Amino acid sequence: MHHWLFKTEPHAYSFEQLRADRITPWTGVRNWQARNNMKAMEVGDLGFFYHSSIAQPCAVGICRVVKNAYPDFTQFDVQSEYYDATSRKERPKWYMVDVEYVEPLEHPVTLAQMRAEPRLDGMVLLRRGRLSVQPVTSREWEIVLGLAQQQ
DNA sequence: GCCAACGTTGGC
DNA sequence: GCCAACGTTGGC
Repeated sequence: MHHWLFKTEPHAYSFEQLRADRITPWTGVRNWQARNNMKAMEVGDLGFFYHSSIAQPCAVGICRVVKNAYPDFTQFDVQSEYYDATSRKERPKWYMVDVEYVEPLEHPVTLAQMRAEPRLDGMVLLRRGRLSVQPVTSREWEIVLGLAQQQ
């Protein structure tokens, strides 16, 4: 099993919303690296749910991949802000997975906390901040879970 | 709201 | 295929 991190602006889609929806398709990813990360996901993989673009950016919860990568329907929807006129149905450019609500972290783990933790030095979140769907190593996963249990 | 980082686009 | 210009993300 692999671990991941899903970044979202809570104004656009929050962990609370996922709790209400239970499952959501992770639409709108328009970055090749993030897309490739989703293609590498397998059903059952767990991810951190991360809230960005707020005063205290932080990981707030855990979610689970419940459907392997499949074409993101919003790329074909002219009404959608994610519409991509260059993508064709026979050969879709953009993929998404379905993620399911699992549970909140005991305490949110802020970006500042993660930066302050030397063992997380190599974390993609700290190195390539802009990538919206990221791999997390098993070691990093455990360390962040540990931080979530502190205060 | 600013702006650094960095991904993408397009001219050559 | 390089790289300058441009656009976007996201922390602060």
